Amino acid sequence: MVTIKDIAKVAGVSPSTVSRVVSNHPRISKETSQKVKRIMEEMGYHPNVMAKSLVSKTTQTLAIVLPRPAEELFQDFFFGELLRGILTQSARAGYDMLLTAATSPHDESETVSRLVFGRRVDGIILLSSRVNDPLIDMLDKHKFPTVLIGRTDEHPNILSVDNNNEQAAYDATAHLIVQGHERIGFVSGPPALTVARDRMQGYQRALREAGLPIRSEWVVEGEFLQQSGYRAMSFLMGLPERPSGLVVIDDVVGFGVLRGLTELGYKVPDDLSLVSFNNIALSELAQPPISSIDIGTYQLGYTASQILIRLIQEENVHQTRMIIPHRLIVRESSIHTVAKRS
Amino acid sequence: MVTIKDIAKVAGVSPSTVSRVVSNHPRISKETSQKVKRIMEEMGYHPNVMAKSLVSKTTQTLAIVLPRPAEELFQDFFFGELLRGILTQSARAGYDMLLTAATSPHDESETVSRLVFGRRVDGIILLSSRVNDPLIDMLDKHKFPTVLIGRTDEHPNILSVDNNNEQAAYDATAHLIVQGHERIGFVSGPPALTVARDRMQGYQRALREAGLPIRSEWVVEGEFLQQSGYRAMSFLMGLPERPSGLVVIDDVVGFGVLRGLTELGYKVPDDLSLVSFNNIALSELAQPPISSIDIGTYQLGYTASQILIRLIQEENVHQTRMIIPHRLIVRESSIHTVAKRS
DNA sequence: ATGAACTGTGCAAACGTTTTAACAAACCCA
DNA sequence: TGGGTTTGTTAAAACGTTTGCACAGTTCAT
Repeated sequence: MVTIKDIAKVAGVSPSTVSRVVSNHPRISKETSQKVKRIMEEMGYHPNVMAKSLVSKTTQTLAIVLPRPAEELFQDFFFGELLRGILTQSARAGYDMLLTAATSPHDESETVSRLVFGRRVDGIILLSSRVNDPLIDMLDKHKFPTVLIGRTDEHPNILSVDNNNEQAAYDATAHLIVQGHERIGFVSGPPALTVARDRMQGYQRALREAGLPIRSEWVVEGEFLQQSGYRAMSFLMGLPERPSGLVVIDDVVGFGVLRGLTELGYKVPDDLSLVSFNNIALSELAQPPISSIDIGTYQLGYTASQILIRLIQEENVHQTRMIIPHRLIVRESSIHTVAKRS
Repeated sequence: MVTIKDIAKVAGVSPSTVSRVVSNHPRISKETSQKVKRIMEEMGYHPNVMAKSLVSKTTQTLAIVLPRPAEELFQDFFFGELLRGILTQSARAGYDMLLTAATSPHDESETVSRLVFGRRVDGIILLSSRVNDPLIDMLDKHKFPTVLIGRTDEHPNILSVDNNNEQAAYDATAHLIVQGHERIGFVSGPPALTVARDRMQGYQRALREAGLPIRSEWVVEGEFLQQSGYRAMSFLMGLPERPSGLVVIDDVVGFGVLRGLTELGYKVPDDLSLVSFNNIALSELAQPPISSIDIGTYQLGYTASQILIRLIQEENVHQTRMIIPHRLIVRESSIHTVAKRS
């Protein structure tokens, strides 16, 4: 490996000069700079990242901490898009991305400690947003640059990027109400996740404002899994009084719902109208296409990376909570009026 | 930050002794070791990763290099599962994972050079497997620990993990043949990708061995996008003589195919039977569920990470090509006989 | 009893950078 | 002409580890 010293020797200058050439120091003469650059090119010099990090105390690296296995599938679909947003922005800003998936809670804090205190990364993007997360506690206490994709009430100083999930769920529900539905159910996710709580609130507010009944048997809590949607259907459709419209916490769950309904012999949207969340690419291709709240997944990731880097580079970042706008994409699963070809 | 010297001072030993305690050097006495460990615990010592890497010349980090944007969506679905396999194994082996997505070809070689020559990572997992890839050339020439998920003929020394895609396509096609189909088409991907070539070969071999016609108008090349499947249908179903069975290169494309057929008023599998590849979670939930070749996505990732780490740690690794078994998952899209509830 | 082998520890060099302080040379303004 | 400023460069310390070598003390076989 060719080092800064090798270059210096060949160029007949000191190592410090070479270092300054690399970092475009203003007080280097044109000639020296050109000569050194030429020699670096010729000899194929690449700075040793570790040595640089050691002295500069910055690694130009961020870490993404994935949620624990319980929420595993949750990732699988809109996760790719989120990642793409994060990677695009961080690459643009010259940061590398470290990806860590902890298997156990103990493991998780162990891993993050290693990254944080071992000075391996400059900042952390958290994807999990459980209520009362000890990991967030830890990062907050040490004032380590952190951004949360999601929401936390307990830590006002932690930067976060989120949707207005309450409003999004309100909008989804209101859309069904406008379509004439009066009996509207909700297939939710794990109540420990803030996103599930927020959406539940919005769902209830929409019903309340419209003067419609809030019936607890029409609310089913599950996971971010297809099976949850599938199972919810055998329950909901077995009720003496059934909902005619359904808000579903996630597109993948929506697919399960669709499958369940089909097997039970019901038609969407005729027997039950459907709106779900996240707008993954495949919702458009469901049979029928599923109406979904687009949460700006790519932008969520892009923005998270952006404000994290800003937090690292500038001292004072004032805005701590960023809201990415959502929008409802209406498809056949929630409108009766579309002519169906078949 | 508390360093090894701080610990040494408090424990009344030399820094070297502390270092040896950390690395469990055999010639450290029980008492010293225990005392030092206790103090480390108390003072919250975490080794500085950069300093360690600098002297040990190993970073305990691997990089995943994602394919360029053209293949972007290709990732999105089975990518999550692949990633999970890689992350699980590398975490288990004590390696961190760096994720990089290059935007341009120039960018790509630039980024990888930086990682490789800057000694930032110990090994690289390549996800793209284009024919004649300059990146693979470069890594091969420098003998940098690399494993390719996919296949390359030009570089016999590069480790690779792959499916037997030729056989998989053969199996998919043979399955349709067994179902009685004699006119079988193939919706393929970009011909620059080895995976598309391999599957094409297998498809053709199956037809040849069964004495069935290979008709070039029944083969459509596209991308790994839903739209490709959708478009392929308007073409194929507009032919004077149409296929009655179809092999599709990817589940997502299969979703597009399904959508296209539905819009055109055809029924699956009655009018056209379908088998595709990758077996993403949602293929089970398509309407009808799509028969798919499970390529062992998780294991593909897990194995890639495993042999890369072996290559890094041991000098001589003999086996250079690893084949992950596939299996056909038969669902309704390819069998007439299932009673349909509706 | 004596040298050999082993055990436990410390010193100091090394890894490849960045950066502070110092300094010589050139330039500028009166 | 001389002091001050600017420009271009360097020497050397520092970042936090690891590790080869040295060495003192202990154990062991003869």
